[in-house]
Amino acid sequence: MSEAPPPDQAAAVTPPKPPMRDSLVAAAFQLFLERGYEQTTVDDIVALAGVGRRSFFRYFPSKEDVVFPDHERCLADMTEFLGRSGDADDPVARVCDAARLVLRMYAQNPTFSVQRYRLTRRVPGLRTYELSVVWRYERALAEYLRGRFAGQRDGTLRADVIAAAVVAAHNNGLRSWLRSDGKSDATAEVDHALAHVQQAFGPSPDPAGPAAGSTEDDVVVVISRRGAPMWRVVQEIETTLGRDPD
Amino acid sequence: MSEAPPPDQAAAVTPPKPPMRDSLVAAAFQLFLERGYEQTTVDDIVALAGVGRRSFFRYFPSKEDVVFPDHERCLADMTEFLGRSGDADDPVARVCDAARLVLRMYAQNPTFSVQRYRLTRRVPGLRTYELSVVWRYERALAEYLRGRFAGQRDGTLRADVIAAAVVAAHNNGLRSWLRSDGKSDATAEVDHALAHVQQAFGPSPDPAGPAAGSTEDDVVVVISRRGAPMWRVVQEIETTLGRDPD
DNA sequence: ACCCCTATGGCACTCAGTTCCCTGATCGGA
DNA sequence: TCCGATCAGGGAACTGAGTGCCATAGGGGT
Repeated sequence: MSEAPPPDQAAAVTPPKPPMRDSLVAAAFQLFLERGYEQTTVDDIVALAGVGRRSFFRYFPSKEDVVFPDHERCLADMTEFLGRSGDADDPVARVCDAARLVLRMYAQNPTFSVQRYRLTRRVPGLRTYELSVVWRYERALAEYLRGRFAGQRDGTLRADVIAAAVVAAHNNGLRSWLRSDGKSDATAEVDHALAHVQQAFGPSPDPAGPAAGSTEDDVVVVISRRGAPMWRVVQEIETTLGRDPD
Repeated sequence: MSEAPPPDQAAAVTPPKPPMRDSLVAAAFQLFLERGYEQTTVDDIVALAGVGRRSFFRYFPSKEDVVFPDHERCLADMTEFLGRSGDADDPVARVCDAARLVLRMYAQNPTFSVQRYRLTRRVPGLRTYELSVVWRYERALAEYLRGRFAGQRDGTLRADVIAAAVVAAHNNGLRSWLRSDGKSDATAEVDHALAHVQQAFGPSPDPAGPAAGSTEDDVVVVISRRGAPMWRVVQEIETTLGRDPD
């Protein structure tokens, strides 16, 4: 997909002729901000950037992609990050750290992120597109967790739920920061939100003793059909409590 | 966007089913299944249905909408369901029940749901569109929970996370059922999944009302601190089973 | 008979995205 | 030095989704 582009951008000094990709993003945002996303056609963008129309679609598969120029790279980073994690790590903590990678990307360009946030909030099409981007992050986290929980009872369910919760918490903190125009402490916001999730889904299968992670919120839930006989209910509870309940 | 023109379903009280809408859905799915979604143009659909092209977009704002003809109604049902819930209900149980509304819609047309599932899995555009639909459900749940958690510490965060977890669990169970071609027990799958979520996020303020909202499904949820002795757990269960006639 | 209202059909248009092909620059090897 | 191969980029033409505008048909109601 968008693998090819030159791996520069580390050079913060403005070159006289920035690569085409960057100039397209710059031109697009200039027009989006001054006349709106839907009121800007791709022809307008390429005209301002001084390049051919065909080149736009060489760098961005769709008009929406120009609004999220760095997510592809970030997703690759996250996948790589999760890929090189060992079995010793706490899986939940690991996916929380993976989520922080996304936050870091946003925090690297606060003004750009805030502008984009305002844009995506106003344009339904961009909101939908952002959802598909977020979904890919969530799937990456869920797939990782599914691997870590493989063989466990309800492993995939647990993986999906935790991934969704982590993403929701991250987005909650992130949006809170974006709404403050980048003035609040993004890291603190997201850390706080992720801590909430880790509290709900304690350090999953590991620590010895029931009071290892969150000492006070430790609850066990047992479910049974109401018609079941009492002995069946008790049996269910015993097996639940017996097998390393989490 | 999709507000103004079609007054057909805007009337919340049983509109006389427009036959054209149904025939468009039928024609569309016939073509989608026999030659694929992207290989079918809107002109193909209206030609098969024997109606004018313009009429298609009168009933469906986009080509994707014809694949999810009943979600708009279901979302309205969910909003209405959440709107008429009292302050006595456990909020988490309530949103779980709201999620079950969606499941019920899927379960009403198993073959249609399975066909659509296969379609959305194969076509990225439809997957994205489905994400936006699911997102609206999630927002409805989150808004409800935000209202219920108003004033609480981290209320909105908790609301967002629980809504995301409930949706993820619901989708996990739903997809499991869909993958079985509608042969497994959809209700049991989703109940199981939602129970997991309720386990993680116990009845927030008061554990006194077990299984408050679940009207039809014979399940009982019992909560106890993990450190409690066995006799205490059993006692809790007995009292729980003893009361709550429902 | 008239009018009004709604549903529908029929263009014609914009714009996103694709296909095909052309041009020019760069580079490696003989 | 030349040749050819590759490739980034430009450009025209095409497809198809979605929209605006207007004409028409049918059905009440008066």
